Amino acid sequence: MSATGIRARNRAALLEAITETANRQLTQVGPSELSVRAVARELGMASSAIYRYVSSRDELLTLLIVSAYDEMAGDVERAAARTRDPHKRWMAIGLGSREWALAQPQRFALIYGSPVPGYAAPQDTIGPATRIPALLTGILQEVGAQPQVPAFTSRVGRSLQPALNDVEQWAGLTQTRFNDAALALGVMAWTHMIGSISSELFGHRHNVVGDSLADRRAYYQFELQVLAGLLGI
Amino acid sequence: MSATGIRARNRAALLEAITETANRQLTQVGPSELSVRAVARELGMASSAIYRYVSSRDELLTLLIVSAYDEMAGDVERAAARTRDPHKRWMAIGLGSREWALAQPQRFALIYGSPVPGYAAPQDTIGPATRIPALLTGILQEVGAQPQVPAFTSRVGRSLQPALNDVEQWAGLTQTRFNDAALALGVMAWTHMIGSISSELFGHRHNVVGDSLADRRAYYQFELQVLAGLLGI
DNA sequence: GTCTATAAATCGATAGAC
DNA sequence: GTCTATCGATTTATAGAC
Repeated sequence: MSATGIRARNRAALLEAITETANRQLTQVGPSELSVRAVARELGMASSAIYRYVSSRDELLTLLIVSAYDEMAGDVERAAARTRDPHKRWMAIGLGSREWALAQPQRFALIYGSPVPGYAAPQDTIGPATRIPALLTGILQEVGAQPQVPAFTSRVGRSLQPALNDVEQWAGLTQTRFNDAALALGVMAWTHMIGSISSELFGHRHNVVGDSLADRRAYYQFELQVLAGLLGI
Repeated sequence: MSATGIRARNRAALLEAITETANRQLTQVGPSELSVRAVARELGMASSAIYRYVSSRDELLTLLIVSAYDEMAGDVERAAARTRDPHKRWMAIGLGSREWALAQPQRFALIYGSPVPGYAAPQDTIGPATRIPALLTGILQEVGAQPQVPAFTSRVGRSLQPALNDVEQWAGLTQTRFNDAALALGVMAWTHMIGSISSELFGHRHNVVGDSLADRRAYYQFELQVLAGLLGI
């Protein structure tokens, strides 16, 4: 193994230690107070040394964001892969997403919570961000979803079609094709999934749904069933 | 008017100036970097003087949170009051909530975004926070909502009932009464409303639904219609 | 590639004069 | 009730020795 190979391995190991430490600190301070210096301090490095690995606070954030998207998507993909039945896959994606979020609340908040002020996401984040939605798209395609939604035949439904151009474009890229109702409801289901997890995680549901873990899970599962009904899955 | 009266008026005026300035700064820095000193600086006060009005950073945050809940609820209540038709009231609540959020994104993020690390909400915030949900409860009661949801007859639906104890308790407090399905779907509709607004506002829907204001509004309106259908409104 | 030292700021909160 | 002054801490980022 060449010297550069060894260096590269050390470098990769240290980069991983940095993201681990940064993620640990995120449990205590929130993304916008994340400090490059504090990470270095905890690792026993000089504050200046860490800049050889991460050139700025924003780059550190990007690292954390990409790793969060990727690890969450990995977990969810594995959960979904355990069955081929479309309805069970849908439930596995929903429940798997929530489980990851409950286990890593600060990382979930990093990618789905309020934007970090002053931080502009680079292109690197959009690929990892679309992995879970792509799973949903796959299910819709598989079942050839043709949901019957009354709202779609109304004036509102017709005025909606131009709004879905982007979804159709994306569907084209991923070699899938559905009717507009399936597209719109798919986005709605995804929106609800993330919104409901956020609501539970961020404490907007205290005094509303029972606080026990079992109650909260039962309620979320109910929501997933309702959405499945809407999608005709 | 007594001296204390004059003082009280000055005090109230300055308190309002403080919240205004703090809200303005929130458009640039995010809740967790909000600085008491920076507010004082912008107002031309000494940093120590402001502590006569706001005893800590957390108290300033509470002030902002309560005012955000109250102003949003005020706007939405006024919008809802323009009609008595339940369906139109529902749409007015949904569209009014989104409009306020688009006009005041940082204040929406303050109350519905990721929690501010280290900040614990005092009791003062729960009253203002329930005003909009109370509007929804009112509509459900008015129409005597009896939605038929397949998921409710399933095993999941039955296991859900204990989770709704808190909602029923709250419904009791507000002199309302519904069946469990209406309660569960009401929470779901509220969850979706906030989640969808967050998704649009926080940029999680770029490259998905058309980026123009008209497209985004049309899509949101479609979602509201679907939810109305679920609720039987 | 890690270190010390440093620049130029920021912050929350308090003490005490007026 | 507003001011100055201060404490004790933080931060991003760079310069330059080794």
